[in-house]
Amino acid sequence: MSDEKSLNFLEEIIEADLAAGKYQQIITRFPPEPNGYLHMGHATSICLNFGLTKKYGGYTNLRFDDTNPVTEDTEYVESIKADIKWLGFEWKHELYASDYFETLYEFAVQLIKKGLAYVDDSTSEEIAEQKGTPTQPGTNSPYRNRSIEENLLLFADMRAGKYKDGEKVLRAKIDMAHPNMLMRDPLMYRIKHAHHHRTGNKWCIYPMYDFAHGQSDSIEKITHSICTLEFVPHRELYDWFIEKLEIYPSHQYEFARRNLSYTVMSKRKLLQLVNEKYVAGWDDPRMPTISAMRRRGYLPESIRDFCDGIGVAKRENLVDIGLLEFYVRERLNKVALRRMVVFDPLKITITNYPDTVEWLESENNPEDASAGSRTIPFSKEIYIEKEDFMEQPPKKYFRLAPGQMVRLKSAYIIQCNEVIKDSEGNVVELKCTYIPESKSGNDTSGIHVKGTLHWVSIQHAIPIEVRLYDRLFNVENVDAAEGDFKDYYNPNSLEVIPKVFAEPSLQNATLNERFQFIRKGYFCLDIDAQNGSLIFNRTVGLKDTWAKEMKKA
RNA sequence: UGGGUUAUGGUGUAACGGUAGCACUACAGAUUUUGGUUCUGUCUGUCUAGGUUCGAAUCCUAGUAACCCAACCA
Repeated sequence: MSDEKSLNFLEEIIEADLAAGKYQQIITRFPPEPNGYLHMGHATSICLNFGLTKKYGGYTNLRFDDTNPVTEDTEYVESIKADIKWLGFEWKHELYASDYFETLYEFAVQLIKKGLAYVDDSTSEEIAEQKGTPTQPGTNSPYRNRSIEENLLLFADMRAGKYKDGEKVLRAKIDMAHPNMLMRDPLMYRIKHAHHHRTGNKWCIYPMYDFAHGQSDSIEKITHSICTLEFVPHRELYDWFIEKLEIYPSHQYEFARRNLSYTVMSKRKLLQLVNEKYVAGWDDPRMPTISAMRRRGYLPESIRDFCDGIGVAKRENLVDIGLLEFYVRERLNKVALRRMVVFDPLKITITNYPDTVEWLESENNPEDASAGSRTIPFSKEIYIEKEDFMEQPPKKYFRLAPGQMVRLKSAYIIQCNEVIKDSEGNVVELKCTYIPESKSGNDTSGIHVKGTLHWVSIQHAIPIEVRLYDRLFNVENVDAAEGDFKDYYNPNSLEVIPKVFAEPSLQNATLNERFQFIRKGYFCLDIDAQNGSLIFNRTVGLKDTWAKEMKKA
């Protein structure tokens, strides 16, 4: 029936273009500005741009939009490249808008010669004044009618460094009464005596976004230049420059950027969280950055699944972060090695078990037989979770209670015979007996129990640290919430448990491995784990229908 | 007192004049040595008002709402 997936609007445009023979191949670009780390919003753009050329044949360039030297840095260039590679994409050419500075300068000279650009001595305040407002037309600059010769001379002087920052700008000569504010004689060049991360001190004038982006697309013969909705008004100017310059006609298409619930996505806000120490850095596992998601243990496949799953459209949206977590679990479930770790220990003594150690076999992943198995030590004294015992259990409680039986995962069925308490009445230990015939794999006891618990042998357990993460903010739509977004920061977004008890095989965990701590969630080693210390991040929890049930009650 | 963009269940996204579908969520059940996974089923939707048509989410008219545009940022 539905063997064909429906197309999104960009795929429809591309298929129509291809069918019309408009292009031999599709060329897109991913154009980050190297002034911050990539986040989930960039990931959707990356998946879109690279995904489209992969599907329809062609290629995608990585082009750094480095036209503002004061905010940009090579540190960001490197992190951006690493993130794209990790996501699983390969760019055809690594390019920089700054590669085109000389060409762009020539383009500007051409426009001056056509009488379509002029040097303006107005201050930024005066220019703002001239702009008018969305509902009122602007007014012409007094410098608007300089001769071509004078403009040529002044522009050359700007380049030669004869003026200070802000003293002069080059503007396009379009229409100060245009209903589109962007068309009211937009700035093309400004003076910045600043060091550029690639061109050094060669230039003191830098092109504005609008005079760099479209022309860069054109130079690279980008067929489909995809950006977000806030650039829709820029398209008219994008086309104007291309038309007047008579260069290759790239076309711009816009889609709605994706917003995620319970987090923020703007670079400005993310930077604030870092600078004001709400998080430990750009790759703090709570951040929505790609580097943070990588550190937290997300698989790149999950992020790609997510981007495909949410699709692409032009309407405003707020995607439930739970959907991202679904894709994270879905992938992890298939590859994570199962391990047993007790977070909040309660001691059990198995009174009828001998003073020996038995090594029991347990599968690494029930979803994947090829993942093999490992052995776990079992002994007379073990830990289980405190929450897995209740003295007065509610209905449908399948765990341990006085007189009740449970299965210890991959081991035996035990029965609780005696509850030992301290002077304050807290349960401190359980005396249990085990059923020798109930051994995992050759159970001849004939006993059926509802509950299975994870456990560790006390004398073999190794201490590890776990870091549990929750949503960064307390409200769904952070951007729409009243007041300062930081007021909604979730102080419980990070919980560190310095010492929990793990089965010994975790001693050899490596950074590339993914684990499921049975009944606890998905975990991976954190990069902070060094010289023997074991620190694990909880990537995402497991679905917990029992906890939900208890919450309802 | 301008211009632009958008409106489909709780969320995201399809349906291109012909049965409003898919995924997540929620709920109910089956299976389960993870209250995980898997499987089955159920609930909830076309911004409003008119019109055209045998038939409208889709076409027309008029409204309404949300978002974007007045950085020498991108």
